[in-house]
Amino acid sequence: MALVPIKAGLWQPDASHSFSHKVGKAATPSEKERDRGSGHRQNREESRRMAPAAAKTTRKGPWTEQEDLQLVWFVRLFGERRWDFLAKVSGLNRTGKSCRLRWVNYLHPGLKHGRMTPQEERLVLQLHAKWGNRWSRIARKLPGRTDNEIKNYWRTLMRKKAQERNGNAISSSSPSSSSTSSNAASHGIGSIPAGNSLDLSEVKGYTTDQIWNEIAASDSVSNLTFEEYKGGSGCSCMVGTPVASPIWEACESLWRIDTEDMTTMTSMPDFFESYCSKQRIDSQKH
DNA sequence: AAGAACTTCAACCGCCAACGT
DNA sequence: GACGTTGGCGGTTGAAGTTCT
Repeated sequence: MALVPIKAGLWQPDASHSFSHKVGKAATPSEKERDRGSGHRQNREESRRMAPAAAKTTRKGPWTEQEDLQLVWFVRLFGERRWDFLAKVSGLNRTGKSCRLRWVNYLHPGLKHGRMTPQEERLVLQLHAKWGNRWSRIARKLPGRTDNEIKNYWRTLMRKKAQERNGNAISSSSPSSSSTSSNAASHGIGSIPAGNSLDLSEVKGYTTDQIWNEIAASDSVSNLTFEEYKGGSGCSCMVGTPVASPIWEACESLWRIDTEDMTTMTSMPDFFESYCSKQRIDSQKH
């Protein structure tokens, strides 16, 4: 579900129909893809492996609603495996890797979308102190959270801490050295060694067991059905209350269809096209 | 109001282990 | 055992949103 930032770090469900991207952007997916996907970063690994003709048609960059729908559909059909195969048969001009990533980090029905709860934040701190940058391992202990999300959270946290330290140092020394380049500030601390430099004082007072108990209260999410999850019943801790979104409804309807029914449905392209047309019309009405 | 600075996070890259042939 | 394929993982990037000046 797309979430709208209502203030820094706070998100609410998107009232528009944008699904896969940050909201309110003027650029269409194709424009963004042009700007980003096909530009600077070449997929060297792929280029190395793939025939030039095949490499040309591989899409990169942000996913469109239709691609998301297609992916959900085909994952429902074939399961969460054989990503390369799935990428091929789905007709998505994406790599299997890209499909998997999109599914795991965004489309999976068990995912929470929203800020980390204080309990989750504390658990991340504890587990990172224990395991270091083993993000996937940490993520397994936080139902509904992805390694990517935790990694991003951690980097943000580290950046804040670094800035606080710099701020303190600067305020006691030279105010003129306060400006850092955006990229340096944003990306320069990505490789902080595991367990180093983190002040764990804020975790003090909580044992792992206590944290686990707190988490357990909101832990049932991983056992929820898509219906329950989307309805928000298992995710009371979310900052943004889940609200029905057209595309989630479409995905959900896909989720409900029996495999047998799916195999009898013949015209997926028509389905996607009609869905997208409807969304275009609806969005024009608003 | 406008532009600069900063923040967030989706998506990509490169590496590597597991697995099949 | 060598090789190719697949998918998982951690690190990195940069577009777009937000806040500040």
